[in-house]
Amino acid sequence: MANIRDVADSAGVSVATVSRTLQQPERVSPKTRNKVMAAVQAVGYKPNLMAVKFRSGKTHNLVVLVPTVANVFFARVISGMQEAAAELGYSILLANTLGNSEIESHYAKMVSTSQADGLIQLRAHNPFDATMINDNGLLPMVNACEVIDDGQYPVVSLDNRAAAKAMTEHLISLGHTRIAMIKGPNSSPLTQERLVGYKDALAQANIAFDESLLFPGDFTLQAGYNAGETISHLENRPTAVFCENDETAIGAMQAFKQANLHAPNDISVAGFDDIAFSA
Amino acid sequence: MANIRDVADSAGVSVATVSRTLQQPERVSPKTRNKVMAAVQAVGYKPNLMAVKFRSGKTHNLVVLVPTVANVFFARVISGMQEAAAELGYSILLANTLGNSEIESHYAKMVSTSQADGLIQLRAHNPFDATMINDNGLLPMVNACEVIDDGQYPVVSLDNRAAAKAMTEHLISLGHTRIAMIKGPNSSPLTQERLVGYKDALAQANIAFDESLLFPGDFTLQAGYNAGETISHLENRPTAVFCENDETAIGAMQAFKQANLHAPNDISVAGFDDIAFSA
DNA sequence: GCTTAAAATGAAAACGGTTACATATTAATT
DNA sequence: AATTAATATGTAACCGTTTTCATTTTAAGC
Repeated sequence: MANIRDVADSAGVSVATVSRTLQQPERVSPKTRNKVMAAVQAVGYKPNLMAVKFRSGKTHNLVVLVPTVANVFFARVISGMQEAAAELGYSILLANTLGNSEIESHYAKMVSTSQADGLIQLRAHNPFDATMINDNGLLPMVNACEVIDDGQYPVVSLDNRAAAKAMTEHLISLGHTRIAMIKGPNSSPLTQERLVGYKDALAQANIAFDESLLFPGDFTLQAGYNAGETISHLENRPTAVFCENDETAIGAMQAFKQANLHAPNDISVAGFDDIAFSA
Repeated sequence: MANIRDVADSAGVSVATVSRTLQQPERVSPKTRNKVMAAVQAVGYKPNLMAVKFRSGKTHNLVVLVPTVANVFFARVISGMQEAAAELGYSILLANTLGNSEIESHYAKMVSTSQADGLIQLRAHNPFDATMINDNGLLPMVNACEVIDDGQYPVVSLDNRAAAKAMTEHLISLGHTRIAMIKGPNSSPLTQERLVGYKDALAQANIAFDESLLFPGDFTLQAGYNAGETISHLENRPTAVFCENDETAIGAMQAFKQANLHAPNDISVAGFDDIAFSA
C-alpha cells in the first residue's frame, strides 16, 4: 500500500508538502498542489487514517450507546444524529448494548482509550467507571432521551413532565377519570418525570391519584401485552390507558383486541413517540 | 495522560517489558509482571489504542452496513453479529446507511483507510469503488441477508427460494389458488429468489403464474399499506397475499382492515421474518 | 536593483506504541 | 563447576503521519 513517502518521491517534493497539500491546500502553491495531486493518483495513495488519527489525536469518531436499535423511536433519533455528525465530518459508531453493562463499558472504553472523541448515550446510566476517568475527572459525554441530570454532563431531553401532563389532559378532556398508566422501568428518570406529569394533570382536574392504576412495563411490546391483559380482566376497568411508548401501546391494544375490547370505543389508548407502526 | 514510558520509569523496566507484560504476560517473569501491573495502576495508565492499532496494523473493528437499523429483522441479525464479534475481541461499528450511497461509501472507506479490518453488509451492493480497491483488488467483505453472489465475496444467506416455495405451498394447501405477492425492490436478489420459489410452488400445484398478482414494494410498512389498498379494491381479489417481509404484511393488513377485510377470514396474509411485531 | 517581508518548502523530531535483535540472567545438563 | 540451552530483559528501529523550525524562494517596497 502506497504511503505518503511514495507520493512525495513520485511528486519530487517532501512529505511535509504532501501532508499540507492534503490537509491545508491553501498553504501550498497551485503548481506543486497539482504535482502532488497527480502523484496521489499515480501511486494510488490512500492515507492511513489510523496513523492520521493517532498522530493528530483526533479520531472524529463518536460512540453512541443505545439500549436497543430495535426500538423504532431510537432508530429515528440515531438517524438524526448521524446526519448532524456527518455534516461536521464525524462518524457515528453505533453500539447496541442490549442493556448489557459489559458491552456498554466495552464501548465506553473507546473514549478513554482514544478510539473515539466522545460519547452520546440514550440511556440513563453512567457508563464510565473509575478506570476510565481521565485527568479532569470528566469524560466527553452527552446524555439524550433518558437523562442523567446530575449537572455534570450536558443533556438533551424533552420535557417529559409537560408532555405527559398534556397527554393526560387530553384523555381527561375526553371524559376519562380512571386512566391507567403502563410505565417504563422505575429506575428510568424518563418514567419518573412522566409519572409526575400524569399526576399534575390529575390534580389539576381534581381527580384522585390511584396507585392501583399503575402497571409495570419496560417499553417493549411484550410488557404492553402483559399489562393490557391484566387490565382487560379487571373488574373495575379503567376507561383509558396512558402508555409510556408506542410499542407498549401496540402490545396493550393487541391484548385488548384478544379480550374483545376495541379502541377507542371500549377503551382509549394513548402512546408516546409517534413511531411509524403506531399509525 | 500517562503513556507507556511513564509506566516503564515508574516500574524501573524498559518500555518493551511493559508492552510485553500487557500483550503477552506469559513471556515475562511473575516478579516483574507484578511490578509493572502495580506501576500501571500507580500512574493510571490506559494504552492509547489508536497507537496500538496503528502500529500493529490490526484495528479489531468491523464495519457493518445496514440499510436501516429500524428494520426489526436486521436488528436481530445485528445483535447476533455483535455477540460473535465480541467473543473474538472485535467491535462492531454499525453504519445506518439509510440507502444513501454517500453514507455507504463513507463507511466502506473505513476499510480501505485502515480504520476497520473488514466489512459486513446486509445489502446487495458493492460499496467499494475504484478508489478503494487495494493491491489484490479485493477487500475483506462478507455479504449477508441480501447477497451479491458474484463468487468474489463470501456469502451468508438463507435459502430464499426454498423458503418462499414452502410459504407458498402452505397457502396452496389452505386451498388458495389466487395468491398475490407484495414484492421487495426488483433490484434486490432476495426478491428475485423469492419470486422463483413462489413460481416453483405454483408450477408444482399446476397453478398458472399470473403477472398481475405481483405488487411492487420495498419492505416498508407504507409499501405494504399501498399494495394492500390496491388489492382491496380489485374486482377479482386474490384470496391470499404473500408478503416479502413482516413489515409489509402489517402494512397490508392495516389496509385490509380499513377496507373491512379481516384476516384470515376474508383474506390470508403471510409474511417473512417472524419479527416481534407480527405476532 | 537592493533590501525586506511574506510565502513556500524541506529536514527532522515528534506521537505512543510494537518488535527484531542483542544482551544479560537463570536453569539444565554433564 | 563448567558448558550449554532457555528464559528475561533492554536497546533501538520502526509504523505513517503531522508539525515545528529552519531555509529557500517569491513578491513587495522604495
